[in-house]
Amino acid sequence: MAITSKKNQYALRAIFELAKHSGKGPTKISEIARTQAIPARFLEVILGQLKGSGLVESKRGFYGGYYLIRSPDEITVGDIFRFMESPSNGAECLACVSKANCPFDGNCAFSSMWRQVKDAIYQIYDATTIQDLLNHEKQRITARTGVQNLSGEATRI
Amino acid sequence: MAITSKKNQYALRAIFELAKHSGKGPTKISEIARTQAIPARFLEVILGQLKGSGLVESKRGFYGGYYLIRSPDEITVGDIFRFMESPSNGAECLACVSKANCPFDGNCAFSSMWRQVKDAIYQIYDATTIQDLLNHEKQRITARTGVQNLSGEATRI
DNA sequence: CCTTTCTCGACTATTTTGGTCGGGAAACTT
DNA sequence: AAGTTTCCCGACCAAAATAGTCGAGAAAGG
Repeated sequence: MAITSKKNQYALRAIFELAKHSGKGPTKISEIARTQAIPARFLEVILGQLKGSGLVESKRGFYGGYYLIRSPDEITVGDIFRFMESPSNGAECLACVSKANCPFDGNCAFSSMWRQVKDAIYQIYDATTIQDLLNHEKQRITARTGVQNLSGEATRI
Repeated sequence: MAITSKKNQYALRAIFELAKHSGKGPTKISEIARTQAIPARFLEVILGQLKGSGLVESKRGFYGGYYLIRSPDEITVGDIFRFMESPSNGAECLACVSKANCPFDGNCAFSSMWRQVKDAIYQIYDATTIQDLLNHEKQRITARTGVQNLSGEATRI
């Protein structure tokens, strides 16, 4: 029903937030939780898991927190979601893509369609880097400024 | 996590089964349940709902059952899933596609990606007719026959 | 009127999701 | 060394969604 779970979205937003601070030292769970509107205690769990992905690392103590170990343009949304949905972390996707989930051993009239769908989804995820998302954010803000001008506010040159 | 729910898959398979018998009068729930490996009592519920979609109709009594009211090449997978996921039947899809599900009012760095994904999925669903699936089934059987030949069985000419 | 099949609403069970909690362990400060 | 501050870990819990069941009734036809 849902494109993805809240947990996956939290994972993505957390990494997105880390990317904003990329190269500036660790970011605390509490800060990520605040700016991305994620329950802090739950985020702990998620980031803990994400350490297994090789995308993030952490440090304890006063100046501790989480940080990325690749640059934002070398991390794709697909990297994140593939890890979050890997068999060790959760169940394989439903539908006859895999033999196990098909009453006809994955050899049914629908399996080709399910595969197409899964491929189409991951084609987008794999083509979207965290840097792309940062750029979207930037554009979004610029666009909003433009709108505000039209609505009558003056801009200092 | 899952591409779609079991219920949606059951709905699709049920209509697929009806399509096989298209034009040959009604098919009983019990038969669909058997050939498509769906719990009969649950299928009752699903087909009951599907009547609201304008795709199927039913008849009671000994010669009763369900039947399609459009031809299989005029029904797409999209028609079925869009109906099954319509607000009256279930919740709107998660992720920032709609304002309601986004902590930042649908105006976030991710919304564009979520929309792309949703569109990509439905592009496939809408392009796949039930007739297409019937054709896949046919090809699948032919292919299997071919394989059986290769494995040593003789074919009568 | 008898059988068969759909019909309807309520009801239940199971799984997944979305979280919480308490206490411990590293890191840095003073 | 003591004290903060942060991550770390495993268990635990609650709510929602999903998957499925049940009993009684109502049309259709023989």
